[in-house]
Amino acid sequence: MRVAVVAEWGEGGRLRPLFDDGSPAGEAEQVPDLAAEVARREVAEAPRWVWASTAQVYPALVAAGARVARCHDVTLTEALLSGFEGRWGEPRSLGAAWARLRGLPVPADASTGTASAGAGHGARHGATGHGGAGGDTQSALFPTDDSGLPEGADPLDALLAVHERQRERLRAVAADGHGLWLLAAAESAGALTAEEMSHDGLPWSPRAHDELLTELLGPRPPAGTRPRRLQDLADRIEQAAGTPVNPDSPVQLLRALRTAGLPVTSTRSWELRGHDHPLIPLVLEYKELARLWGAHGWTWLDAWVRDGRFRPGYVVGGVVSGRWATNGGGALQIPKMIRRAAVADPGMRFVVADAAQVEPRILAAISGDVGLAEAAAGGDLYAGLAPLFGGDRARAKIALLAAMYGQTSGDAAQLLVTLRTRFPAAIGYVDAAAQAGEDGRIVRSVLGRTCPPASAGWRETVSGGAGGAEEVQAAGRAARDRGRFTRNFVIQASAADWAEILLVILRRRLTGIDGARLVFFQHDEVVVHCPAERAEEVSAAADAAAAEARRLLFGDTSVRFPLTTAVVESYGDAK
DNA sequence: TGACCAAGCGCC
DNA sequence: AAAGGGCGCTTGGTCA
Repeated sequence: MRVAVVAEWGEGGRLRPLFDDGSPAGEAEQVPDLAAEVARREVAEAPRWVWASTAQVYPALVAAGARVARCHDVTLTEALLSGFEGRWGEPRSLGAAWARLRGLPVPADASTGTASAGAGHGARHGATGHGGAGGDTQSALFPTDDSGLPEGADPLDALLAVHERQRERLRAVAADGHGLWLLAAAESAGALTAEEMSHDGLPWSPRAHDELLTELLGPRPPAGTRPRRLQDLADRIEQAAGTPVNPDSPVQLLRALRTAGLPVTSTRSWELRGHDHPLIPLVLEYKELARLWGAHGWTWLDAWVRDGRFRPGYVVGGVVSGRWATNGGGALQIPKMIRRAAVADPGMRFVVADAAQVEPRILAAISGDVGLAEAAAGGDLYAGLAPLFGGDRARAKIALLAAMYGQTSGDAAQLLVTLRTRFPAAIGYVDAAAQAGEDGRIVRSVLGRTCPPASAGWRETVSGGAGGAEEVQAAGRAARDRGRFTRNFVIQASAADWAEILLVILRRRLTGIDGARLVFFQHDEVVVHCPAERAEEVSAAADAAAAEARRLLFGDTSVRFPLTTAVVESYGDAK
């Protein structure tokens, strides 16, 4: 059973029961308190909730204590379907999908909010939309309507029509043997998970964070001045350079380095590391600490941590490969150094489960390469391959990464020859994906997430223009670039399929473990916050979820997807 | 002043 | 240890 929901902000909402195929199973009903009604029906009927957008509807429900197990997110599903059907990037809001059904002019998607608008310093504090205490409760509870529906269109009718059509389209895709229906369900559940994690937050100790910063940078400085340690380094850099220089300015820094006699062409750390000069260690240390201060210093702490929780915003499906993105707080780029500040509550632990070597395992499973699957049946895949490379595990790793990412420089090409003869199916799989990209065709993940098509501009470049030497060169480069992209896409996107399935299965399993909550998800790693005495149970649930995800994606493959699991009091202690 | 770009670096 | 693809975010710097 399904229930379609339209939230009418401040005035409850409207519901209508549906059959699984999307046809109505009862009359529409107006309810004064949407959260209460959702909570009641969730217990009584456990339906799949159908709504325009989880990101729009669910935060207010979660804030009101109404959590649900399953949903059908029309916007996310529309994105998956239109991508699969070769119309990648079409507006995917309910209004857009409805307009296409009706043959009406299709509205552009509403801007995705404050993500880019808030890039500046001052706006940062205002961008903490997710349930933060304080003055923006109003906007959190009553978001602007970005459904894209034209004036006068009935949102519930539109929702029903679009949902029913999406069910048909998913069935048609399934009939062709693709698992997009499963991905749509996982993506929808992923969106539920994302909002719940944003609401619950990652336990974060401002005190531990401050101590860490003070230890590395010196005490918190007055606004507008550098921390002591950083200022000290800046002074020594000027002294060593013999000229005034702001090390925060790549232009000035490059000029100073060259004046000092260093033949560098940029100020990138990896390039600087290749030179020997008294300035180099100072500059490298400055860069590292300046980044820490600028990106994850006290300003970040003030802006993103409230009541002992870091509450980032996640953007489900925000990356073309299906990885999530964030829209504030930089949750997916927390430096390892800073993770020490993520501290579990008293009596609680973090269970940090990290998928080991997912991408080569995905390659083994997706290509059905028997030899590689054998290597991936054990614990350390690269070690299993080492005998092929004179016992050198590191070379085995280089070879495999080169195969998945299209690297051709260095001795990668030579190593690839070995892989190609030994694992023809696996290498053939990624080579075919690369060829498809170079030809301007599309590729898909194991569950059917589809890469963007080649643009008209790309086709023009690749056709070689008038045929001058430079144009021919540009054509080859553009083709190879896209080949590398599609080569990587089939792996990265399939890994994202697997990880999202794992996440939502684990979410379901955790409902049976008292006090356990998902608090963080990062590409191939999940963090659960739970009572210490439940940690073993949670670890087992994560292992079970990984195995179940493998079965759902790859059936009876012999490839294993082991998790490296740590039970810790501080996130920084995991690995 | 705000919008936008580039350089650079954090994560996977 | 790095390479490769994918991102977000910061600062500096330019332009209107």
